[in-house]
Amino acid sequence: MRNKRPRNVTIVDVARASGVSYSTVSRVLNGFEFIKESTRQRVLEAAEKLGYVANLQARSLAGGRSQIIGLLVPGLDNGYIGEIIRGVDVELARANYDLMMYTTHRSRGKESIYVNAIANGLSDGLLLIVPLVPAAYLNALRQENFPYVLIDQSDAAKQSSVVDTTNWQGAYEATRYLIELGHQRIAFVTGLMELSSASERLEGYKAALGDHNIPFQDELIIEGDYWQPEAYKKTFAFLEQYPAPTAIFASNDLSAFGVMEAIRDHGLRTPEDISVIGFDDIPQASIVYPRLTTIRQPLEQMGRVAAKLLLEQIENPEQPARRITLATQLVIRDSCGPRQAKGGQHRKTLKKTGGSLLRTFPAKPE
Amino acid sequence: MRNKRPRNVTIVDVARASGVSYSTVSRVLNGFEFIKESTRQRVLEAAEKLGYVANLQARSLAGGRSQIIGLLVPGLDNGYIGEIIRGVDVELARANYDLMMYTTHRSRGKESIYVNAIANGLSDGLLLIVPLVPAAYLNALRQENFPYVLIDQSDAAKQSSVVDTTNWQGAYEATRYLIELGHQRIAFVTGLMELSSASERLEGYKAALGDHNIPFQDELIIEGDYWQPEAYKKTFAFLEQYPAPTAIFASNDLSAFGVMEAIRDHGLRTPEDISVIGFDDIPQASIVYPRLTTIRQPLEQMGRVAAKLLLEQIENPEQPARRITLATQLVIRDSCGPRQAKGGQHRKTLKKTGGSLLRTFPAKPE
DNA sequence: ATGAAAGCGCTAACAG
DNA sequence: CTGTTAGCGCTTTCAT
Repeated sequence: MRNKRPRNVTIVDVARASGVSYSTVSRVLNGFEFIKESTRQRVLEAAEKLGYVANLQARSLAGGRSQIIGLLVPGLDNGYIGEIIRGVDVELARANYDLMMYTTHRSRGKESIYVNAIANGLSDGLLLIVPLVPAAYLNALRQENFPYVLIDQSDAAKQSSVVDTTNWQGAYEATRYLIELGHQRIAFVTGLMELSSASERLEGYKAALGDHNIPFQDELIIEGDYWQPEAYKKTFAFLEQYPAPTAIFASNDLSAFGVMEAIRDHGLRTPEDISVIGFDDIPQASIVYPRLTTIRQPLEQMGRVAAKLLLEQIENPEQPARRITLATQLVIRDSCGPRQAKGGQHRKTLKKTGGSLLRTFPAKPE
Repeated sequence: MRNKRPRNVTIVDVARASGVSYSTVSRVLNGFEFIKESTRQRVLEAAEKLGYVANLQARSLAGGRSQIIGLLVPGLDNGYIGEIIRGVDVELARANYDLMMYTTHRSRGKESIYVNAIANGLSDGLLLIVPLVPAAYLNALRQENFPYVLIDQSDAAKQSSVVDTTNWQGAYEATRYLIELGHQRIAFVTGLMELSSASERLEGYKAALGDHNIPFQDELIIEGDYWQPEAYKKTFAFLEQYPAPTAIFASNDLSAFGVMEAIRDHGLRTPEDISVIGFDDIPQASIVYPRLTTIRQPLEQMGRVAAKLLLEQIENPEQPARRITLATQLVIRDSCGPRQAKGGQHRKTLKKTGGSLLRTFPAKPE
């Protein structure tokens, strides 16, 4: 077996080298209070000299912490998760935690999930990014009182710690922005409607229309799934069938790309003929041409906040579930223009981090 | 401590339930040969009924496998790593391995790396994606005879298993493609020159020029680092200073985006004024406008192959290091045109998976 | 074919 | 303050 590799230096070696019992070493290493300063020094030195590294498995087996956080993600292929993970990573690194990644699309069934995470007890806590069917295992997690945080997806039972963003308000703002540019016929590409973010965004869109006395039209709702190909297909079909809208609000940036593609393939231009606005502000949003005007979610920050929240929860298991909602903001780039634009006169790109309009808007009704 | 959570069902419970000793259970669970079929069944049933799940830490502590692969990545923010990881993930899932991710940019020093991975013995093997300074720890890994595979970065000592692509040939092909379109003055944006891929691509470019009797000009070499901002900055400066080339070959797609941006900000057009070709074919390449013509690296496949290779190595530690080089291919989209194009008449987009030209080219000199 | 027993490296009472 | 002693759950000899 692989264990035949040269024996690593253990707590026992350190104990021997520093002339104390190995439980003392353990105490020192764990920052126990009542240790004579001199022994502490001796132990620390020995550990350093021997190049001692804790064996996490043993530690965790023995009831300590594994210093590992499990991260459940659907996949890495949407430019969105990646940003969140960056934030998670930053915060975890700071607290000296490592990351165990579980991708969901491979799931051998709902069990596998909490089984992996809890049953084998490897991780001290779990971060769930956009879980599709959390209900299946949330109960299990809660029963075990296992620390976890949901990112960008709310728990119907409202009993989980959640980090999300102002989806409703963001969508409201996006829609209002388009309206203020003079648009009236504004199509809306939905996200995957099973996700809470998708319905919240749809509601925000509807609310903004309503507040500006624009009747909601069902025909203007294009059913997407948060992925580019679907948005492309559906939008293309839409443009064949109905008179073109002057603006399209896509529920996320990926969909917005699909929309722009469909517009282009229809011989139309963005933003001259049809304005397009997205949601998320993934890195690609400022790469595409024209640069995408969108509602920014502070992805990296979401990751950081979620990680911090989880760490707190691990530290203090009694702490009640919290929900932290971060603000979105409108980032104006080049993909939207006034309704009757004669071309080319759309707004100037704003600096990535600066280009936000912060305005008031009605509170989301509960 | 968190250990106070309800005791999980262990091998002992299963033993009790099936009326055998727990070492027998262990044997059954590990697919040991000499077990009476009837007991095997009994054990399996009991395990199933009780919902037994192996505790990986204990198993691994006791000398077994942890079923965890460590993945060392620089970060997730380039659209490139993500694709590779997808491939890794697929293969690992198949073999029932989990993924432990270490991001390098946070590195607390070179030690931390192999320390994390080996010293604490959590993982059964290590996948290193584009490590920047592998020399620092490769020795340690080799000495421990610890299974690892390098992805997209070669080992100067040539003693590691590595999975990479035909960088030289890819660059050669890209350059030749531009030459065949009539370009003569072709600028080249380098990658981060510490990486083997970067120098291989530069060499490929030079070779193609040479073979077509185009003198190599130092002034046409723009020093990049594989990142968009740098490419933008340097290209912009280049365009200020020198007469514009008719084509630019960027060492990776991200840089190509920067190049296109610089071209645009100079009031020029791609591909009408300047053709641009990239390398990698990251997902964004087909999203940008104009769609980027590029050399595709089979990223996902690289991940899969690397994972498989690693698994083999874990299975059979004696197996010598192998190097697997996957083929790149030219993917023609819209960012390149003939030299004197009068605009608009660039080539048609090819389907993503179909648009490749497979042609012969001289073998890379050793 | 299967049981008994010795750890793997560490934490956490329990005694001094 | 520090040493002693149980385990944590599992793999692996060594017997039988």
